[in-house]
Amino acid sequence: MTQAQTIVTELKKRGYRITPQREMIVEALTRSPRHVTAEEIVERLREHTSAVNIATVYRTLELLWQEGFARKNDLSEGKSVYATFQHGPHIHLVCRKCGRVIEADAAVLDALGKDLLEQYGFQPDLDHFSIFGVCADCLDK
Amino acid sequence: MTQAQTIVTELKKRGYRITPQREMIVEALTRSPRHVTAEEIVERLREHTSAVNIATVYRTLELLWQEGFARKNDLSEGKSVYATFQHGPHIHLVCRKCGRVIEADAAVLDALGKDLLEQYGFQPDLDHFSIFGVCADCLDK
DNA sequence: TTATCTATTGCGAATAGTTGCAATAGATAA
DNA sequence: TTATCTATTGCAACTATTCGCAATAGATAA
Ligand SMILES: [Mn+2]
Ligand SMILES: [Mn+2]
Ligand SMILES: [Zn+2]
Ligand SMILES: [Zn+2]
Repeated sequence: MTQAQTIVTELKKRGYRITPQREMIVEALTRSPRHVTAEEIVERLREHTSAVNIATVYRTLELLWQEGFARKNDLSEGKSVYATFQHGPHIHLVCRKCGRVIEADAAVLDALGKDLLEQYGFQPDLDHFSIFGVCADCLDK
Repeated sequence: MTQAQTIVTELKKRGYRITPQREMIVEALTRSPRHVTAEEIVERLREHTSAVNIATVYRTLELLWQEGFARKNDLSEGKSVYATFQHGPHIHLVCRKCGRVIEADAAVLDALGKDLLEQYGFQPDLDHFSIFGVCADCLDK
């Protein structure tokens, strides 16, 4: 069973309806090794199938995010990027001075994840995380 | 010297021009103990002075953020919120299921800050941070 | 003071993302 | 199969945020 099928099956189990639109969006998202924007998903679907409305794409991505099947990240590029689990885990260090994005090991967040769960009962999404700050180059100036 | 004056003076030192708009926006932001949206800043300025264009407010908030004088946060409320240092430090745990926002001690991030600096030379902005995940109540269900 | 240079502003248009609503179509049970 | 219920979709309108550009006005040096 592909990852897309796994997600779709689980969505149905949770009471959501399975529509061709949702199947296509999940398929496009899981197929992508990189982050994609909502607009990129629409473009990819247009290549092979009938178009899906951008509002539906946003709603589906939001659903996948809420249900824990997609990650949503702000990389300071003007639009949000989405990915599933075949991408990562890792974190993105985003420089607020120069915009550079450094990919870092998600292991630096292991202790934090444990602390938040123990102290606040909160289970954070840390396997594809963005942290803003200032990069080494910009610190030198 | 008020916090607003300190920020404005430092901006000038860094080569930025001091305009009445910037002074008013910094003033409004530092006066607010809570987070504010760009729209709220415009409203406050309208009460007492001549209006400042919303685009200028966004540009100034972006500048303050880039220069390290303001924090910008996504609390999943549909718009970004901004604050200066008189607010915090603390972090916000945002539940992606119910939207609840839990305020937590920023000390849980101390080790992370040190790690990122040592391992990547990256200085993260951690004193007013948002982390998405699932809250204790929603985990129970 | 005045002239010069150019960063900043306001405005309107553009882009990103959300929402209300009527039409459509999954899911379920008869 | 068919009928029923209502979740989901497409569309258009709307909100949030960004951007190009011409006009304005800080800063600096004469
Ligand atoms: Mn990534
Ligand atoms: Mn706060
Ligand atoms: Zn940088
Ligand atoms: Zn919750």
